[in-house]
Amino acid sequence: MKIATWNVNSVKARLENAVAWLSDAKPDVVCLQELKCEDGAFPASAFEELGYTCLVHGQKTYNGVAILSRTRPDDVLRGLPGDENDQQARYIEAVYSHAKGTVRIASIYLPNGNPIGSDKFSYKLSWMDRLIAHARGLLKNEEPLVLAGDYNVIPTPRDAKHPDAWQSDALFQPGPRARFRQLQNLGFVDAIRQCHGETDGLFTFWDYQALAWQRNNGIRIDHLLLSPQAADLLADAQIMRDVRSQERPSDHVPVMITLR
DNA sequence: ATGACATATGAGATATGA
Repeated sequence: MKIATWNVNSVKARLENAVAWLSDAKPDVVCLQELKCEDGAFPASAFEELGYTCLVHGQKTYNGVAILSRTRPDDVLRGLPGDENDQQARYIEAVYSHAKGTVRIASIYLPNGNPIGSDKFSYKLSWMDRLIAHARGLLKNEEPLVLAGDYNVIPTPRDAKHPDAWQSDALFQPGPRARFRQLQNLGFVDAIRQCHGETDGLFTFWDYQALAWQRNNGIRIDHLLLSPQAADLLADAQIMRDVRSQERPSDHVPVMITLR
């Protein structure tokens, strides 16, 4: 079973790219982020023609997450619990069947948090606290669980080409990095590190500006965190770098894992 | 130090992103 996550930076602007990549990579489940459209404007039919069912939690202009799947979702949850006043569409979760049982999968678009010290930064921290609390509850199910998405966190200096350049950025601050560690330390495995060790140069995002892609000036902020029961099934994890060379690409590329 | 690049909205310039 192949499970991918991809921040598409507008699903409508990226529709051709997405159809091309799905036709090539053929994942069973795909978590999308930054749809930048409401549910009614989501281009579901293009994905349905490829055999996918679409689960969408959209929002006008900003945010928006979805899960595309070959099988039907069950036990769907829209929105991250813990704050009924939170209107931002950044979380959707569902259960999917696979060859040897079921797997619960979440598509996550964690707040960016810039600039440091702003309301956006404190929102990022509180959102991460809510994610940790929700994940702690889910782990009690002792089931295969994959928390996949754009975390907007550079976990370690190894996860940036130029870590010094990110010292004053919300993506690399001690607070968000500590919370990302706390989440992992509940018992989650970082799929890319599990399969590739502490290798340098593993990036999932390259800015559109200043020839970042051509210079491989990237960061690793798109992650798949696996519960112990999901980690037991992990066979492979790959960053789909080539997607960054598409015409009119997203600034993020897909990350895809294979579960036995 | 600044802006560079891209997207949405909406019809020019601004907000957001990372």
